[in-house]
Amino acid sequence: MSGNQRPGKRSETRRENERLILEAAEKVFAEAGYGGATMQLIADMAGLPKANLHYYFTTKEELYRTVVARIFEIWLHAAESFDNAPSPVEGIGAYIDAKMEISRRHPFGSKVWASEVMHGAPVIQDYLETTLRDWTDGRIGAIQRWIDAGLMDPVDPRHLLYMLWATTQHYADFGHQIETLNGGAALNAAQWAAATENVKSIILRGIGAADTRPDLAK
Amino acid sequence: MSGNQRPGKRSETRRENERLILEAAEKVFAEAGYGGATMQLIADMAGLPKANLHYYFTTKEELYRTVVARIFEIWLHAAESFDNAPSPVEGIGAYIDAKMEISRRHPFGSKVWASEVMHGAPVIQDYLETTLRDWTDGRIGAIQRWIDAGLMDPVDPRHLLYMLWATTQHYADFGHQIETLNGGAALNAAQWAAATENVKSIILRGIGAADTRPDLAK
DNA sequence: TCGTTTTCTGACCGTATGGTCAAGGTTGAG
DNA sequence: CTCAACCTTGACCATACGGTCAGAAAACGA
Repeated sequence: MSGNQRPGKRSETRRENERLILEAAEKVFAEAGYGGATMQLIADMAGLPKANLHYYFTTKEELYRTVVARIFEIWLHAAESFDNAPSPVEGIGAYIDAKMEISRRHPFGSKVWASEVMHGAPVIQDYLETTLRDWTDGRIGAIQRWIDAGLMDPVDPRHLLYMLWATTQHYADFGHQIETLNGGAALNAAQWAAATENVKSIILRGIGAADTRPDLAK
Repeated sequence: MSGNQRPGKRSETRRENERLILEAAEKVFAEAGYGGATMQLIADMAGLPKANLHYYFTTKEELYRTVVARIFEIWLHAAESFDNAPSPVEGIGAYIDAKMEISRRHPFGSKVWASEVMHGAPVIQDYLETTLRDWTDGRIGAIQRWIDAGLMDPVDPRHLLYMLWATTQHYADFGHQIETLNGGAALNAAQWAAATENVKSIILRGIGAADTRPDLAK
């Protein structure tokens, strides 16, 4: 893991600085929006001079595009949970688990994505029309096959997907509201688990894929 | 309804201009975010000179606060659907209907609200901590009573509320994404009805409040 | 008609922002 | 050691933004 073929300080520095900048940028874009974010704010949060940001990312828009692209990668990766699942309980259940985990661990990224879409997707419109549409069509096919096999009720697969996105991403995008209603404290591990179970339970039962009634184990 | 005590051109003009400005502001704030919105943009969209905006609303922030407050009013009004319902099917069903209708008719307002919350609710934090918290606690009590009466499964009322908000508001906040996946066209009346029925069907069945399986009537 | 209040608006101002640049520092291969 | 490639950064610039203001215009009550 160490020693041989040492990374070289050059590329090492570059990697590290890009990481610092992207991390800071994700947070600032999420909290202030694209228009409200300033390069100075991102620079301060990254602990670098503003001019240094422009060395690694020529323009604010390029930095933003990079941030959004990274999020989309994580998104797509989680989608794999859906594949090769024999039944909706496993496939959709795993997908909900994965997306809730993302909402918990990448709340800033989720907000940046939401903001981007809400503002008409000026930067990622092509992603929506190609990658996302293809992915969606594929999953719709999978769900339809489950329906045809009698493994779940005949719901509209497309709207089911929207519901999965909405319910899971809500915990990131509206995290502040949830936190406020939780007495000002962020959800703890147990509360996250309860939220996940709740989403899974209601949706899986709602589509007729699970007969288990929620038990009262608290 | 007409004639007597005529409005007077003064106050009439004021009302009309405030309406124009607030309408334009809601749209611009929704599409560009608070930071990305400019008074000039709002002025152009309202068809008024920029200086005129500052005559009716002293600062950008005051204009923004007014926009957000109006949205919150609509929100609370819809909440009345919840009250005086004898069962979850009627109460929650009506609430979903009302919130879907709001998503359809006030997509900009919904986006402004989402944006505001995502950015940490700098302007409406007090609303969250007072009005919204009280309202939420009240509804949680109502749901708990339904559970105790055996009218639905023992799900966590709080997370059920989050799910209702998430699923319904998703159709406004992520409307652009949905539109793109719909082949670039906005949902038509039938599609909105289908979406609403889908949300109601899955959630009501998911909480054990309805036994009706979705029929195949298309 | 006159005087007062309200509405309108072009021109203007200070500031903050995204972006540039030139000069200097650091690294590492030959 | 040398030199080229890479990295760092304070100072600077043009622009765009929120907000101001003085004075014109319109709307009223008497």
